[in-house]
Amino acid sequence: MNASRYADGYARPSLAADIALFTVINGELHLLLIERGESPFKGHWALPGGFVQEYEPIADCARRELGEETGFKAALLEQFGIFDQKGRDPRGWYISVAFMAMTSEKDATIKAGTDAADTRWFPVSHLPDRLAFDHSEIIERALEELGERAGRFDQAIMDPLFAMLPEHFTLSQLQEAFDAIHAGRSKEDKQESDKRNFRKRVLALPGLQAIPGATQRGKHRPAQLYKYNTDRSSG
Amino acid sequence: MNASRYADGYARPSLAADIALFTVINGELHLLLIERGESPFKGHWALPGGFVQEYEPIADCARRELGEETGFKAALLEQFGIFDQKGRDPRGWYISVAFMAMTSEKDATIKAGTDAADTRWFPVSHLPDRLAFDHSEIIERALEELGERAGRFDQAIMDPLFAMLPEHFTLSQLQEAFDAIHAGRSKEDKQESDKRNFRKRVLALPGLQAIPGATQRGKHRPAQLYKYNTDRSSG
DNA sequence: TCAAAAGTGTTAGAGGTACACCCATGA
DNA sequence: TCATGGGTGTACCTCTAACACTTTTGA
Repeated sequence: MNASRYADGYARPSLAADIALFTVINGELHLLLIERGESPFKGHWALPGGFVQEYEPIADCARRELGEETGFKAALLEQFGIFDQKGRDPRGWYISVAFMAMTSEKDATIKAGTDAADTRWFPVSHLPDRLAFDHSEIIERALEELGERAGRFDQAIMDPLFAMLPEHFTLSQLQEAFDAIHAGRSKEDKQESDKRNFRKRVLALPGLQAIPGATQRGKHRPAQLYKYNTDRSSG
Repeated sequence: MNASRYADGYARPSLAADIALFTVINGELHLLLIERGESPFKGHWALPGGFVQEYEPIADCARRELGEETGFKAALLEQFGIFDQKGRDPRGWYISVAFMAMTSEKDATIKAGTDAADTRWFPVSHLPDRLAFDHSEIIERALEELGERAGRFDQAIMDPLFAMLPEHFTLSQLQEAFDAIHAGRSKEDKQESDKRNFRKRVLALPGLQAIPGATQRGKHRPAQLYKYNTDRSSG
């Protein structure tokens, strides 16, 4: 199609970064999608993303596009695949490098970007039916990756996980967020992790500290509040 | 430089696949390099690789280029990184997707490709000083990846590892090959894995079978010969 | 007094790691 | 008989997973 061909005989693909941005809302894992305002796939939901600029490292591109299109800054940005199947984009030879990212709901000043008609968080258990391009496939891979990393308390997961919670939080809140990520499924059929084992593991993390005397009250026994120091050197 | 710019305002990078192809020779890990016959970096050693063709999946490109340039078919081909730092290629905006692969020495019908002046196996402990482009960096990453996968008996490592050995082999030969890969260092300072533990793990693999009555003699106690069935369904 | 969530230890099994001696052969 | 590599088993430690009851509060 409109791929370039040069004197040297080599064609060049269009190269984009697409980002699966996750957060936890009400104990359920959510994914950010934008509604495309332009062809192709106008009116379909798609992952945020965009084309790489000349000489721009692709990871920088992902971070930039995420900011431009949605206003979010990612607390984690990990490349997990290259999507290059022929026919994935009707415009021609378009290759996409996929990233996953997490953010805190409270940073959520969603803005409609230039080519987005709407931007919205979807629970991953109820994503729209028809997504643009091969984005269903990308999302599936992203969920696998996320669940796998969560299972091993990957640093790249834990940091943004803490960032998603209030500054002071209870261990139950932390576990709820973790379970949402780990299962990547609906609230209903998610498999809960063992409370005692979870606490054992998480309390062994450097940076997690109880706040003496601080508790959160409710119609039950008060819960100890904790905070997390991203700055590992202070631990 | 000569990157393309279109009516849509987006530039397109040149996209290549580079392959770090490994084998074990005399118990030492070797890497295949080609001497560049053309500018840039004429006369420097480089990883085999080449540009992706229109609509060609990048993994197919890697396999194709490896065959064209060196005559090898890879028994493993795993993508492990994208190299896109500005300035990595003096010709302009060139991005490279890096793969690692392993092959059996006995498939080694090295041929000089069109743009290669020479092709040669180098022990990874004695690579040439000045490599083309950012290939030193790519190789470093490839070695890390290789060692990590070997450490967990990754299927993608074990299959080609067996392919590198004669059809019938002793467990010592297998361990020697494994150690070479795992350490990725010179024969001298490599850390040997424990013989008994190695045998325990490796004998637990499906597909590895002792050949009754077959032994390899030498100036020592005869060694039991084994074979490996890649076809897992027969196990 | 009841409902709701907080908090708390122990045990069994699996897997990994460390470790040393005898065996069969050829020279 | 010696040098060479082949072959073998056990013990400890760590990590993981399974599992149930008491406590404190608000309604």
